[in-house]
Amino acid sequence: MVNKTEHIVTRMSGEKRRIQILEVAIRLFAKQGFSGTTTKKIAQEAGVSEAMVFKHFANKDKLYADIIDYKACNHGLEDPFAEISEELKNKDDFGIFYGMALNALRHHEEDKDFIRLLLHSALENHELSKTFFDSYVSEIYDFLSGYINQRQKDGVFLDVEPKIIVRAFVGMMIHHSMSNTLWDPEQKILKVSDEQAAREFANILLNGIKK
Amino acid sequence: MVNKTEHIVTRMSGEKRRIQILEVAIRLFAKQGFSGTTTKKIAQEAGVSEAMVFKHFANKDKLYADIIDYKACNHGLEDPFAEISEELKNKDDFGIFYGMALNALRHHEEDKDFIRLLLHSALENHELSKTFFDSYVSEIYDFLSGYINQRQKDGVFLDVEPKIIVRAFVGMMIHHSMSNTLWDPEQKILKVSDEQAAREFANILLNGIKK
DNA sequence: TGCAAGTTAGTAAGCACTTACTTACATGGA
DNA sequence: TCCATGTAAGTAAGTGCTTACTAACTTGCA
Repeated sequence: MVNKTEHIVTRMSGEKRRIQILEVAIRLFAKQGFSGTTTKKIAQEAGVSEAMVFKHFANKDKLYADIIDYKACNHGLEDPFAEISEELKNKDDFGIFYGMALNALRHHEEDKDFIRLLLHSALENHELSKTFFDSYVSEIYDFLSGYINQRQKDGVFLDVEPKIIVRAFVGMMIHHSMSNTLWDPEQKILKVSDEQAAREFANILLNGIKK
Repeated sequence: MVNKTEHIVTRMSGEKRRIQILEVAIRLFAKQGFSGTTTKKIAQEAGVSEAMVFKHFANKDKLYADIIDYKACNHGLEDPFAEISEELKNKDDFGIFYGMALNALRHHEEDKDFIRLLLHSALENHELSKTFFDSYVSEIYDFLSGYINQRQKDGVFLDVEPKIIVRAFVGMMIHHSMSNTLWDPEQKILKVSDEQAAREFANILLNGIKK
């Protein structure tokens, strides 16, 4: 007979197990997409039987929906402007754009899974990307284009459609993060610190639109 | 009995059918990814039995590989600098950047499937994205950063790492195309012509880096 | 009439999901 | 301190359906 102490039985509380399965699923969905990930594989990686997955989540779609909630709580709803409130008061243009860029790049680097999940979601027409887009991306667009518009009235920025400027700026950051996550993770083409990237992107943009 | 003339039998030549199946597969892979697309569905949409798919392509992976070849021939290997040779000779900075941007945006718009296919491929770690990246993207990086480097020596551009500048510029275009393809196909946030987008992107970048 | 285009009717393996069962453990009364 | 017991964590072994893929056959056309 096998001594019980040899075989470590890890029996978790329901809530803990739920979150563990959720996080395994996030990792796998990020890596292989929704339809590329089987519930069996999720169970295996979580170290439980497949039935446990369905005890915690009614079905695979519900598991996906719960991931959205989980991620939205942990990431989407942080205020992206909280850290640049001082710069905003002072109309410190570089501080604002640098701060936003650095913040975004750091977040993306910390949570590459989230980027992949978002992309999978967008490609598969799931809800996550729509939710994220409506509640987060468009907020950034509104805020930044509002600020740019104000600075145009101040006579500091050139009169270019503000949303085009935002698109250019967001594009620099997103594409940089995506390059580092998807196409060139070893950064063979370009290897720079987040600080330098943020600084140069902010400089290029602000030089590009200042009068 | 059904009159045969009523029922149009479309019996294609082998090569025609092959390409038809291939193009259906491209559309479906682009829409739903590799593992999200069944061979049955491909056959249905092509209007043949599933067995026909396997008569033309040894297996699903081979079908995917052949799509890569097909797409690489049709798209990847076009010379992206052919259309701006005149501007290059004259060192017409705006002409060059505007031309490249407009060319890219137009291509992306024409072939949204290709963007989606590339993204799916990158997310699923298939070969297409690596091939495309190595043979096409890095060529653009080399070329553009070479040109920027030259203009820096001419004393016209600021001394910023050229590849960061390229990343910023490519980011504007890719992100704009991706926004219009993935997140905001109805262009609620921003609706501009390719010409205007290309013009503003080129302006922002060139203002941003000129001395 | 030969041969390529096309189909029908499979196969085994894999899929999401379920049922019916077992095991670990906190709790409270003796 | 002990041990009975209810409950929640956990499993084995399926279900019916779908998947990629095949073999053996039929049909239309040069």
